[in-house]
Amino acid sequence: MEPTASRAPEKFLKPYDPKTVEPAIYKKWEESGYFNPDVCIAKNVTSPDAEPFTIIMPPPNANGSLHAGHALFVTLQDIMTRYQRMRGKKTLWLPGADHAGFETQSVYEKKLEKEGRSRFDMQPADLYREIYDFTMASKSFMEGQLRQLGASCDWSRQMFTLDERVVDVVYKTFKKLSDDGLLYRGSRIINWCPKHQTSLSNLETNRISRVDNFYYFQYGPFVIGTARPETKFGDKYVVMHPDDTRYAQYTEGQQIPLEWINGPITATVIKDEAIDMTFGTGVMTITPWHDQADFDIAKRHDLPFEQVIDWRGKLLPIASEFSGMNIKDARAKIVEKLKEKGLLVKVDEAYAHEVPVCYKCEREIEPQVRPQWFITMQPLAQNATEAIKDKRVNILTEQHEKIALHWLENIQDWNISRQVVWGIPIPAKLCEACQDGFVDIDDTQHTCPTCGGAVTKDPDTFDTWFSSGQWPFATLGYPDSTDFKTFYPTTVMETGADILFFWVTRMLMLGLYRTSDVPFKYVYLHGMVRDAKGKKMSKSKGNVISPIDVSDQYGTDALRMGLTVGNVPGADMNLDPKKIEAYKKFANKLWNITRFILENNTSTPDQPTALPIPDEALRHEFDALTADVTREMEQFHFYLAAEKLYHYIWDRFASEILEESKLIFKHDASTDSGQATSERAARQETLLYILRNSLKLLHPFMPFITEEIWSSLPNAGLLMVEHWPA
RNA sequence: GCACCCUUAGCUCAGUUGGUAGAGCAACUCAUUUACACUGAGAAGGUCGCAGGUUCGAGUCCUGCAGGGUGCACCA
Repeated sequence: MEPTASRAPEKFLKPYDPKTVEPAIYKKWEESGYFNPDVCIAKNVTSPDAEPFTIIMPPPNANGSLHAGHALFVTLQDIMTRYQRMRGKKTLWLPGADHAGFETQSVYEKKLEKEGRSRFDMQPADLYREIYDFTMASKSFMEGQLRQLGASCDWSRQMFTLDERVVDVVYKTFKKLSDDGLLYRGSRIINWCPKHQTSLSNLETNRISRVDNFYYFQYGPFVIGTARPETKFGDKYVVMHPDDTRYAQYTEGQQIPLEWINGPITATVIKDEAIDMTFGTGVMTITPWHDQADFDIAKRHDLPFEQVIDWRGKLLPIASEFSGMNIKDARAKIVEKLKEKGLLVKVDEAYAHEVPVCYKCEREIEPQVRPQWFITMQPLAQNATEAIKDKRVNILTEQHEKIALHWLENIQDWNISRQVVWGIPIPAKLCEACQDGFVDIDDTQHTCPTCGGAVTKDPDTFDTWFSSGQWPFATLGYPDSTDFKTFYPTTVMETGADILFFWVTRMLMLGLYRTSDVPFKYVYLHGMVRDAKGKKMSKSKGNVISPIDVSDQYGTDALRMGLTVGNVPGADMNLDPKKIEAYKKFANKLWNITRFILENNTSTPDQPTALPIPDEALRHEFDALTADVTREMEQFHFYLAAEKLYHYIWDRFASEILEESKLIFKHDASTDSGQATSERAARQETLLYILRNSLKLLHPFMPFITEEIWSSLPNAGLLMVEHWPA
């Protein structure tokens, strides 16, 4: 027997090359059908009465390519899916794609801008068609990228947020909310983006700090302060705190004639406790159409409303000579006029405050009053709060549980209508005479039930999160399908901590509302993927790391390990290409471990009587590792499980056990004693035992190389459906 | 203003219910036809933000403070 005679396949003589291996492996998996739990049952891989394990994939926005955050969720969810499948659970990972309403329309509008076009010059139907084609192309492109990242999701069950099944569920939820008195159409202050020409939810606005002028004007006997003189044309009510002794002489309802921007007016005194006596002069005039606080005061005192600024951010005829001017240009001119009239008292030039901006274009939000659909959230939020407190839903990161509860306790009504074409149309009719609307999901009502007048179809679409919020039960075919009965409530919701409010809490609320059950039992939130130095990735900074490029360069397995090890749930992580490179080396290490073991696997066909003596100590040590790794997996500590495997395989298995084994294999067969031969055979068995089981434990993390090595060992079948060592 | 998180080796971060601090990367010194240079060996590096408290014992629990970050909501 020649100890150096290689029994390792030719491929092991070269370094591991992920680029040629990975696509072929994915094809094998996909063709096997094992991503589908029904196939696993049919092929006897999973028992028909096995416990289900379900993850609904957060559907990526079908408007671009995958970013590092996508790679992270694919990695984490695929780790769980592959682990549970190997544990014998009836495992479903349901993929999807999101039309992502306003998000996608914004992306497309930018594209139009580059081409010198504008959506406002287009027929809505044409715009819809173009965005539809764009989205479908992006969608299929992204599906290819998800495959490259190794996602073992069941493509046969893939859903799109505009699929009929989803829209049907969304419409019924809308109807039910209406029937239950939780939906109303209200004229309230909304966040209006003058660029995008749509309302936005509070979550879709950001605040930026700014320093502006703060003006003090003489308003009859009062001095009022404002940062927005351009809104002041229609102000006829002057408000102060009822307890403010400085203004005790003025009484509620008192009429005061005074000179204002465009001539004499009569102001009315209002007393309201919302006034902060310490701010400015303690007196303000109100502009109910363009300010939430003013709106609330006006509602309390039943005061009239008047629009001053139009939907494009230009002044209306109420501004007389300033009419038609952009508010930004008008401000200085208005101040100038007030100054000429001797009404400007002083200017504070260092007024630091925060202004709300559109989270997409950063343009200043113009509060406007516009009739919109709102959901009364308190009752829904209360049920969600109880589910969290009762641990029917386990938010695995304690800090996010606190944040979620805090948000739910302070919830505000949700504006779910958007003035964008790209979305699910709101199934409602509007009556011009009544200035109201009503729900009509079957499109059967053609006159107003209140006044009998003519009605038109509501031109608005739903906030994309209203439909996304119903994703877990809508995708599973609520209420009657077998899938819904089998896989709902889902097991884990794994998604980004940044969409805790946008999505997770809303899924919880709407899931409880529609199905009377939680949509998921565990919530695993990951943080943001930052660059190597911890900076947020952005195109303008040029520090964006494309997971697809990283996968091309180092292999998907290395990328996945780099995204897993050291990534604590809920915390942001830094993605350093050097770290990925380290795991590429690890993949090669594993490759060479295999080569060594196969080269020395010349196990004694000429001595059939020599029984292998298992190396009990090594096996026990490995079994202890298995138990440890399994425990970490059960606790969602993937970062520890992966790290422990890495260290065992490199520092213990390769550096010590394999090195020590060289002494055993060195014996020349011609002079071997029987004992040496059986010792060698025993060691060979042990090494194979450790290798095979290491591959199993490592498979969820590094699925490609483990499957590839597995195929070179004397095994039948695919590693992805082997049983997890227990 | 309300809430949440963080502060541990040069850098990035782990550290499960309290039991005398760990990893990766970087840097340093060696080794060189080895399963693998996508390698190996070795050494170095920390009063765990500060101050109290609980405890036989605190990186870990409690209180306060300082610094950094995040979210939410107002401000005429």
